Amino acid sequence: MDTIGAGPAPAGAPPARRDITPHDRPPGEDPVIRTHDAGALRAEHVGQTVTLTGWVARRRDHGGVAFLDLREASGVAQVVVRDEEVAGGLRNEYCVKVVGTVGLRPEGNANPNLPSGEIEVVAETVEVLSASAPLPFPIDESGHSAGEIGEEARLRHRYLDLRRSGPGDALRLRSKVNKAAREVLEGHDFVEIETPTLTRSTPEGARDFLVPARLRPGSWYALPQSPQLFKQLLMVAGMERYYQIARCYRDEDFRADRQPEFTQLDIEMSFVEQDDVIALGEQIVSALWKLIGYDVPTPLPRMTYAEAMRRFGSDKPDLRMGQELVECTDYFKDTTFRVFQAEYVGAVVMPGGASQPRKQLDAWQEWAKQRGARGLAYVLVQEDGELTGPVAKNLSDTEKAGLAAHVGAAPGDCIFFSAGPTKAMRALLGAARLEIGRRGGLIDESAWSFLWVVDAPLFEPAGDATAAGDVAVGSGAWTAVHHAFTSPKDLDAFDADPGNALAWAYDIVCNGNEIGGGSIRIHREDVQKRVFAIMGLDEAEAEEKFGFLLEAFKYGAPPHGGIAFGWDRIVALLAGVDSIREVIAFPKSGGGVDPLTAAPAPITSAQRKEAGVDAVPAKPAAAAPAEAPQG
RNA sequence: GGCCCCGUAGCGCAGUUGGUUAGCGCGCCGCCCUGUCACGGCGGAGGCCGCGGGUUCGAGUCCCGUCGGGGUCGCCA
Repeated sequence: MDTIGAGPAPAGAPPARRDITPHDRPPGEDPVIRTHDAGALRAEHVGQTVTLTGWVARRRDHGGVAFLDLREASGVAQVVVRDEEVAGGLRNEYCVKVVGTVGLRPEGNANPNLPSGEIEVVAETVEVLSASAPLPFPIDESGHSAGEIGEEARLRHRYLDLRRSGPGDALRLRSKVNKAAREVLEGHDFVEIETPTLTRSTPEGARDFLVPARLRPGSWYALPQSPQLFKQLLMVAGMERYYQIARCYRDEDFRADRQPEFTQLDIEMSFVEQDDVIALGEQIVSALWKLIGYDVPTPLPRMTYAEAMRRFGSDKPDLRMGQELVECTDYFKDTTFRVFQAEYVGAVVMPGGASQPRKQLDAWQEWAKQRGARGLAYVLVQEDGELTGPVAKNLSDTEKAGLAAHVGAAPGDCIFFSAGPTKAMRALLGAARLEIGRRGGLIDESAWSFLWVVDAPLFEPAGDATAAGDVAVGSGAWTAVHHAFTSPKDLDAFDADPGNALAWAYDIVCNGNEIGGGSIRIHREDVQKRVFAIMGLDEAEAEEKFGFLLEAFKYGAPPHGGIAFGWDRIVALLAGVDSIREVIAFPKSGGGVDPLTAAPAPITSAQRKEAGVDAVPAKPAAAAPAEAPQG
């Protein structure tokens, strides 16, 4: 296929979309809505009479001649309207149908910035299919109308926001991401299965969304926090390989990264070990990043949870930057400085940080306090090698002598220290490391860094919030890090030392984001019981909460494991956007409100009565154990 | 729930130490314009400065409260 002239790159022509119109329709008889995609028109179409439909993206009216940028999903084409009256009646975002002839643009008038820029469509008729009211915000992104539009306005008129190429393309990419994942999974004989969204509340994990059951007043459904239990049942059912692009619901407070309803690519497999799940995960991730032209180097590196915490103070380290945490506990083991007489002393270096003004150093203290720390000790390494700052005075000469070398600081750097309980201090330094990276531009934004974090602990002390360190271990003092069905690595001895037991659990991390995680599950009843015992769940409680699953496991449950990918975050990463709201068609804003529909909304008293919201459940006859409020 | 930031025209923003009639760009409306693609020219409309209270001779500006949005910590198996 040859092109005329040395026009725009031939790659600019998108493949023609499949025609939806049945081809057995008598030609020329029926009103054809459109014959061509506007964005696909090229020099090869010159001379053809075409019928286009789309939106008026922009109108340049010169009086006797007017130019319309006609936009639809395939792109933009310029339409020339010579009838002044027709052109004058058009406004931005009118939905129009244009019948006209494709012509080569006059010499010197081609637009190299437009894939269809060599041609234009000279209109014979322009029919307004639907007029548009004045717009609440500019849809056209080019030119001086451009500028960030407030998210509130965008979401309130999301249907207009999505007409813009950026937001619209994010959803189109999401569709491709879905397809790519399905292709990988279908290639391995996975079965796509839908699981219920009206299900039972399991008082574990996040807060449930609840739905009143009209037919059983006083009883409520819960929306699933994930299809976790169902996918394990499907393994018992012998489906062997399950997947679902599953909507999940958690009634938690908002975060930039969080929506009350969100999507996971949920996967579960029978007769597999950790390496099998990881291999599949890598295939999926490779297929996804291929969509944006990046070849993920597999196999991906793996790091143990312990190493990640030690070197990066995070279970999802961002490897696009250095500035690893440096352990200083031993270095200061004989120190007289009381602050550093702690279970853990660690440091992180801020390159060039010694020249920060006092005000900025104070700001770091505030930053640390906001994270629940007492502060963030610092030592400045002056250009002449002298150590200054309030902490330096408290250090002995020997301590000062080797300090810069020990932490890898150069003259001009700032060394931040934290001392105290290991876990909390590492977390603080890990956060400081990322903050240093952000402020100092140390993160290579063009890089993709993937890794698996493996060997996660099976349990963590319950109530392990701020007062980390030494926790009195008693019955019920432990809670599952991943979830209660995660298999211990050491099936024999895990309950001897719960705090150090490792799990067959794995997280995949991309650029400091946990984009997926999973585990090998327990399939043996006795192991499950021992895990529950450590969590302080007695048989009756376990029965109450997960009885149906435990029952299922009595019938030859296969060894199985799986993974769930955070689909919204993955698409956001691929799309290069900061917020997952950008890759959700109709996202909620803060407080769980949908700015478009204004949901949630009050209900009528009739609805209220019918739904049985206020029904008082009958007292259970048997003396049931006090139900956990909810977790 | 704690803390931080932001609410001024449809959109994006400016508005001095509190001081006449609150501005700018885009958009919108009208007129003009035959080769533009950020078209151009002339003219015009459009504001409860989020809301309530307070301080003051005087508040967009200062104080308190409140609502909405964003971020962050807690929380999120």
